[in-house]
Amino acid sequence: MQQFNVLELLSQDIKHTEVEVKGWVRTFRANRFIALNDGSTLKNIQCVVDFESIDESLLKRITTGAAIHIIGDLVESQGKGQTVEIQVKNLSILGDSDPDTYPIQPKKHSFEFLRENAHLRTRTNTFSAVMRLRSALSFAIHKYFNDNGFYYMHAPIITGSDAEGAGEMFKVTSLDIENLPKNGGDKVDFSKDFFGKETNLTVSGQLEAETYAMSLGKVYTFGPTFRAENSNTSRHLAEFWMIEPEVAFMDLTGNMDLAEDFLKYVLKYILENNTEDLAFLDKRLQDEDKTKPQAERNSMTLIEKLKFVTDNNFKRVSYTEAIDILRNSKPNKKKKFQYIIDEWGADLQSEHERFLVEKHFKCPVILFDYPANIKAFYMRLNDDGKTVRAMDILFPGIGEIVGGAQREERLEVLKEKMAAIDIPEEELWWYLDLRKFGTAVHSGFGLGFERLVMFTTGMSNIRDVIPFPRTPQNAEF
RNA sequence: UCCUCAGUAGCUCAGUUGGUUAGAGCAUCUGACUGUUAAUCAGAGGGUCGUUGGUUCGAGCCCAACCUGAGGAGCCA
Repeated sequence: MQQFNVLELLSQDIKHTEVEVKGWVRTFRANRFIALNDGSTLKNIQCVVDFESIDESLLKRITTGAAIHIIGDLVESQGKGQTVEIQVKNLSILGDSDPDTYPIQPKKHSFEFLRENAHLRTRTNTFSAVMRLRSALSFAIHKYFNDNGFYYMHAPIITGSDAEGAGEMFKVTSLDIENLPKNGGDKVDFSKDFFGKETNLTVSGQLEAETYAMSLGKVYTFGPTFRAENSNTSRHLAEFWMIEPEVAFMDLTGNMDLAEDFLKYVLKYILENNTEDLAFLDKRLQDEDKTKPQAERNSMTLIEKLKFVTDNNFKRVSYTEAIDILRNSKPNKKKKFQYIIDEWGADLQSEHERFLVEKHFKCPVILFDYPANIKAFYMRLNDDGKTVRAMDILFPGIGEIVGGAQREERLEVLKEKMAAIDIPEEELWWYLDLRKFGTAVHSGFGLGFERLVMFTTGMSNIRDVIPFPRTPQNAEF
């Protein structure tokens, strides 16, 4: 007798043999049919018990959520819903689940409710499918970079610089916050702190990744990042995972090529390798669509949307061209936009990105060559002196999924830009060293992993694609 | 942080212009049935209507503040 997981039981030709399986009860129907799931696949295996020969007290313990151990014969099913099933010969309860208090019922729950039960929500079809896809996406990302000669670099989580310029940071300290050492006046004396200086959780591994690109050539980071912004939206988290490739001797065009090739690869990987979970989420989304008014429904199914990205070239448009398109657009002329575009230099709002992606081009869009003053200090200044070699990739439904740039490799220009926004050179001495010793054109981008998971799974709230979401006022679990 | 909407049974929701004892489905429990597919049938239990205060003869419903959640905006990935 051999122990199998559900995936193996359903996919291998092992009929008429005695098998052993362990899992959790999803439903128990008619005192006879157990739908057993062990997470190996979306599907359940049906286990048929002969209730007349089983002790009634044991039968009562077969409840939704209970962990059980089954020994029986794998046979062809007499019913219609499945091809094989297990005729149970021996059943034991490994862990009871009190039906009175177990929150997950065999019915539709709201995502809000399941979020409050995040430790149990992966026992539902939707969340198990989402999290298996998240795992597969993560693997595909490593595979892509590995296959293409990139080295995986672990950027530090605790950072000593507060000049990464990507938003509010979480402070890291081992000081007694009830009794902070003071530096003469009211200022905290961080020289007494663990690191002897002020430290924070990283908001980006990019600057560190650049140092590795300038020695190992092609590198990427894939790790957690932290932003203490008080953002309350369905697209932001305080703790999220970011992928940041950084490549020496690559310009902005190469950067766009890389990002596009990369995105197409990982989506293709999921389309080819995760058909079952994807088909389930596709159907879930279609069912949800049916409950919505016609105007709010998706024009494409989830799978169609993914294929559309893998099969079409992203539209590449300069910021200047985009402004022209927006200025002459209907919603701009009819003053339907909340923010009217009238001159070059304006920052694009969500509504403008949405218009370009969803209405005008109807495909993923790469915007590049942004005005220097609305982008970060480290981006390569163009010869026109007013734009930088930055690029954002915009996806339908979720907006900005990638933000990247060719980095400013000229020491003097970089120093000037840092001075202009009051970043002291001492703060980033090591970053400036890269420009002193063997500087070269290099580029990279950042991709929010959860936004990619959202796009791939069709989930509309970012809190539902990460195991335990951290958002303002919420760090349960 | 700002704007909008919501909070009624374990879950998902209904609750009329303010009116007497707040309902349904699912879940749970009891019983029946037994090749079911979120099984079916009969019955039962289950509520401080988010919190506090106010208006009123009377508030689930009206008003105020606060709490929580969602959607949108800003910030961004």
